[in-house]
Amino acid sequence: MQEQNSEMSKATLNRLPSYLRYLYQLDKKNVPTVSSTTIANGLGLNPVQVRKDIALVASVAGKPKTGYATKDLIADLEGYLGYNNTRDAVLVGAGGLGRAILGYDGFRNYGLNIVAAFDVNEDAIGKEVNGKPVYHLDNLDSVVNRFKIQLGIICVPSVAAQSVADKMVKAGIRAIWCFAPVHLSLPPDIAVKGEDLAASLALLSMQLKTSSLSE
Amino acid sequence: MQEQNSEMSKATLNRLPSYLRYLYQLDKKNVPTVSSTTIANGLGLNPVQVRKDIALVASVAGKPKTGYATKDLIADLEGYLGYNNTRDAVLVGAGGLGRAILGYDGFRNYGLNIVAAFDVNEDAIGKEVNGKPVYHLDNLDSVVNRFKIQLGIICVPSVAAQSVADKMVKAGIRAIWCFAPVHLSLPPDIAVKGEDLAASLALLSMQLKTSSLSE
DNA sequence: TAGATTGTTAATCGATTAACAATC
DNA sequence: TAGATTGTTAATCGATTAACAATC
Repeated sequence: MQEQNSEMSKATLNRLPSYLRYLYQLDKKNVPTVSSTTIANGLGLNPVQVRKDIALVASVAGKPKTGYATKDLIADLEGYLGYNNTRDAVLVGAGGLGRAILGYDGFRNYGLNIVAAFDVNEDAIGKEVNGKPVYHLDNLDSVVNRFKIQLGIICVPSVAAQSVADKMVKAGIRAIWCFAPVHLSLPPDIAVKGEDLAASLALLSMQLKTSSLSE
Repeated sequence: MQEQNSEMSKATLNRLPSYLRYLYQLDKKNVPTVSSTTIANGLGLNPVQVRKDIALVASVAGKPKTGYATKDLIADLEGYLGYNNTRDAVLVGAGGLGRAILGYDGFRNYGLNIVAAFDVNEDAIGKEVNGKPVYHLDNLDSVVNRFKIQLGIICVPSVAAQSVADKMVKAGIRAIWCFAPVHLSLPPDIAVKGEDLAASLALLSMQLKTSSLSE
């Protein structure tokens, strides 16, 4: 469907979801069109940057004097970000955070579907969380293979994360989202996104000390 | 304690926690010294970049031929990132994700302490989660004031997020960590970090399609 | 000593912003 | 029409990488 052409930088890609969030709010208020300046002001960005980013994903050009059609822009962003076609994922670690993620139904809006969870804790195995079955970790390989799943989510304690990641890769997982605050050593062709929530909060907390920071 | 001088870019700041995670693992294996090349290879970065980043936070220079003392570097990074002095926070929204965050004891290692949670659901109010009390949202102002809390965490549904953020700001909160996937409109002097987990996963998922992406 | 590694200056690269013609 | 806004080229800015002398 959408193409990631050479013009799409990681910086731009990271801004696209924020545009979408902003546009959803405008659309809810039935604002039919929006200018790059409005978006830029709302998000604290430069209007030219917003226009350039939009130009990379919009299927229809903006109109001088009026701007962009809100709904069109939403549709283009959703399409580009892949929110329209579903991708399956598995989750390992049905503890507090794992269960919270399993319980969040909003992933569906982003084209994401967690089909099953895995754990080694007998208390969790065999039960369901939000309608999703929890299997023993030993079954990871067969489920991933059967459903050709490429996306894995790691919510296990830090000590177990590398071992779970290795199992995922061996099973055929190609991209890993890891909430354990550890560095994973994996083959270079596996995409890894570490989500060190505590470290993120600590960085935010640092901003309290010295309020301005060179972007 | 540590200073954020003008040389510290946001890009560098975001890399520091990953250095620390990597160093923890070396230290656990009792590796006494580490070179910038080793770190760079481990994390997929450029060695010069690592050296420059380290130069901004290290209190002691690296030694040619041997590199940096692992423990010294860990101490400097922890100090710079503020992991040594505790900062209090409050959390609003004791649902699935909120409870998971309340239940995570690792925040302590990052100098973060969630002192209380707030909700409007009578079933949650008056109980404790991981030893932390859950109060009615109406008490937010008094608790934040009494303990001079500057850091707030939002784990409520999207529709309630803006209203909770406004309440936080009115109470005196200066930095907000928001897990609801919405754009918050707040005064410019309030630091806001949105954590749109589903969007993050969707971005990772996109990488499955076209494996290489200009960094 | 020789060689690995640091710290730093200079060069490159990429992303952001400014300037401006086109146009609705 | 006049003016707001787009899309794009050129300029600026900042971050990354290369080059290299210093040194343990």
